[in-house]
Amino acid sequence: MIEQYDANKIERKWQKIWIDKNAFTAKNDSKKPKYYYLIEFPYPSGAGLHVGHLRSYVALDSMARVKRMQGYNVLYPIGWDAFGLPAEQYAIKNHIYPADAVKQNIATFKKQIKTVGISFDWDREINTTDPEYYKWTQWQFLQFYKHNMAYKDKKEINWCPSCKIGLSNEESSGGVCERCGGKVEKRLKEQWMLRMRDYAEILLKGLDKTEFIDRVKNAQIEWIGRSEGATIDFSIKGRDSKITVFTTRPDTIFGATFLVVSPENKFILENIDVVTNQDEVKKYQKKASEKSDIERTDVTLEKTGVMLNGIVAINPVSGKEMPIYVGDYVLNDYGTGAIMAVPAHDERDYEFARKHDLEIVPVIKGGDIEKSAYEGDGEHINSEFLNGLNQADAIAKMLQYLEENHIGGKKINYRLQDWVFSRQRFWGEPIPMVYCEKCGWVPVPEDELPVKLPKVAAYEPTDDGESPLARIKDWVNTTCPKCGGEARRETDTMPNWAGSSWYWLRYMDPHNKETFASEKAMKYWNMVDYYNGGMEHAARHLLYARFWNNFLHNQGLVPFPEPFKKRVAHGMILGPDGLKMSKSKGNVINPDNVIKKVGADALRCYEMFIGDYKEDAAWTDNGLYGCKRFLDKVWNFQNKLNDSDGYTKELEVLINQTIKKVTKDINSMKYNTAVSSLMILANAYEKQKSITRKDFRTLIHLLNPICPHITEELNEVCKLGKALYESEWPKYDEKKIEQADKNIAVQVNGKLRGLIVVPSDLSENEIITLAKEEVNKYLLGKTIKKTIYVQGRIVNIVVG
RNA sequence: GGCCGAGUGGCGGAAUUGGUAUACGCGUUCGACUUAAAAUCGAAUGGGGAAACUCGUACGGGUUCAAGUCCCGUCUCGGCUACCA
Repeated sequence: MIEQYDANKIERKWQKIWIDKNAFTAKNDSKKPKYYYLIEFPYPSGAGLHVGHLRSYVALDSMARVKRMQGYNVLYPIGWDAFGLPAEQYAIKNHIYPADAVKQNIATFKKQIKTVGISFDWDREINTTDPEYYKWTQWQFLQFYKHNMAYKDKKEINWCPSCKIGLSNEESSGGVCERCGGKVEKRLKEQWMLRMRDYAEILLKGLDKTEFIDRVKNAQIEWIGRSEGATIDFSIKGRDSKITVFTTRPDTIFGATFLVVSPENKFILENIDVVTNQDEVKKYQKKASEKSDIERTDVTLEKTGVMLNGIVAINPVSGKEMPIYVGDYVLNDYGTGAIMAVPAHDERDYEFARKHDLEIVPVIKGGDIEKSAYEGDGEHINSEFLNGLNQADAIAKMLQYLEENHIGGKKINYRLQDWVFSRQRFWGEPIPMVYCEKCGWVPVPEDELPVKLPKVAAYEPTDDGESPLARIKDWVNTTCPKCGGEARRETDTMPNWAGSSWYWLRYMDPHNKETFASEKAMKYWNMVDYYNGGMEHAARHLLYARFWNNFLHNQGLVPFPEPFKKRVAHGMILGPDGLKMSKSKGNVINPDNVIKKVGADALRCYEMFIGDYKEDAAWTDNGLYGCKRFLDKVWNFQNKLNDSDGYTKELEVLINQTIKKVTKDINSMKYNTAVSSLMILANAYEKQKSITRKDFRTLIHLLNPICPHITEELNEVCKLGKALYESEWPKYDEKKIEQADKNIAVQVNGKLRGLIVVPSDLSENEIITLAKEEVNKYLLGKTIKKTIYVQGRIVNIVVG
């Protein structure tokens, strides 16, 4: 009589054994080949662990477990990304200190993750809010500063009046605050910036060193936004001033009939003295600044603008005079903040020209004036020395002309902006800088790091836009590290992207007190082999992380430029209603309840079986129970064991096939078909009167990476051998994969008409003869034109 | 508007990469066990048709002995991004 399957009891037992035996501890001095799996470390929110988190943890867990059994030294770590707004807001709401809130939340997450039996190396657990960790985040910031990669700039920032915080472009895309969804305003503020733009080309080229999945790679390319074009200088009639424009089509310059500058362009201020309609212009500028980004970038809105009266530009190629407009459809942050308008071939310029009754000169033959002819490649017209040329030749010739005449030249422009690195909040890494009236900005000496956050009662954000730290005089007032005089600390903190921009390095050597990670450890572990994350982080986090790593590499601090070899993305788990899980919709599945009901193994199995890992999938309890039933079936195989050696003859082929398939599927993220093939194998066992111990051991061994607890227990209870986690991963015999008898489909004119079963050593001719007999009635009175035989699969007889 | 995905039974999804479409799971129906139900086990399950057959992978064409898979065009849905010059 076998014991009943008590999932919770078994799971607790094995989780303890793994910890006690250090089963999943990675070693920094191993002779084994290394493999580094990384999941995006979670944000320990108050809501607790989500079944969506688990999907990726289990997926990489199954890979990591297979790799260990295949003899690799596997690093599969976890930590906590705990700075930033959600933790701060949670703390404010619950009237607790953020660090305490974080501590609580981490404890909850940790407890939950442990009940799932993920094979994380807990000895390497890290926490971005631990001073021992953020000491190095600060230290690395100082390296940016020392290499002139960090600078302070008065910048118009996106200000969220509701969250009382400055937001990066990335966090306020569409003019809406990412956190609260409210409207974003503009404010001018001195901010620390990192020169990420300087790394645009490196970040683009670096992608060649990676194997990111295409959609992730594309997100990176799009975000960097490289475009080849030219700058052209337009002089101002009668003044020592100019407007430089960026264009991807310098060859259309003969069709440029006016210029448009952005409302923020400093050209306006420099020339405002000769502008005769100053009031109108200033009014327009003010109105534009009050517009939110969402209004500003709404394509459907009319293109507005006012002319700068009393001032004209000269087309440097044709010599023609051109009016200059201020228009907010031109963005100050992109290119030079000024464009030459070619209304015949650009929709936006066309709309603007029609509205202001401006000249429209076509310069490309066959171009549709109503549409952008930039897509086509017509012959140039009305373009003097470019007439008759195609696009490529005309661009080349124009670039040459611009360079020879010193009025411009080739220019590569990037959409990527420098990184706004300041936040006016409490719960972040203090930026380790001190301001002294005499010496200016002075970095905190490295041996004084970390600059710790003070323990205070009030950390709510303020209305004046200053960080809450600014009110804590004891903390703010300090001495200048350079001259010893009175000085003030920087009160802005780092964005929550900072701590996650280098955490994979700390995992390699998490307890190092001398440095953020030793060179030896970094050389050993090297690039992360497999990085899993959501698509929502495929642009920003990944870009910041790559930028940071590339920078450290360039300073000789990290041995490899690119941090991640492979970046994959998982799909979301949706609620039973097919919608994204959310508290307000009440469709959230709590993993704790699931585990209580059916156990962690069934949960893990279902998360892998639910569908294609890369795609979203909706949760169903019935699907979960299906997986539970499968595990019950496996459990009951204990009753079927016989005393024979080796594999059961009838099962041998299928077992070998299954070893091959499961190994391949887990390694290529096809977890759903891996589970399915194990179900098929179990169904075959079920049909046997009895099975051998080896049959059973192979099944549970293959199932172990996905359902590690029940399989270890069965292995132990049935005395099948060493613990599975200490055993070598099963190998298959290629010779045994081929079936003795083969099913061959017989088609007539491509339609399935019969099926024959043949021994695998039968010759092609014999098979064709059998096939013809099988479908004889379809051949009567017809002539056979052709017979196609596909090895071991199909015979297709073509008749006329 | 741009880029990237996707479209297969009642449902989640398979399909050796051009070779037996719908594996596996769910659901449903029938049967066994039971006083009964649950659980479990067995059988059936794309549509039409009594059957022979026939129609079927969003839609319309094409290539091929053979198309869910390749090519051309169209539609729908999802994601990212967006006045990027």
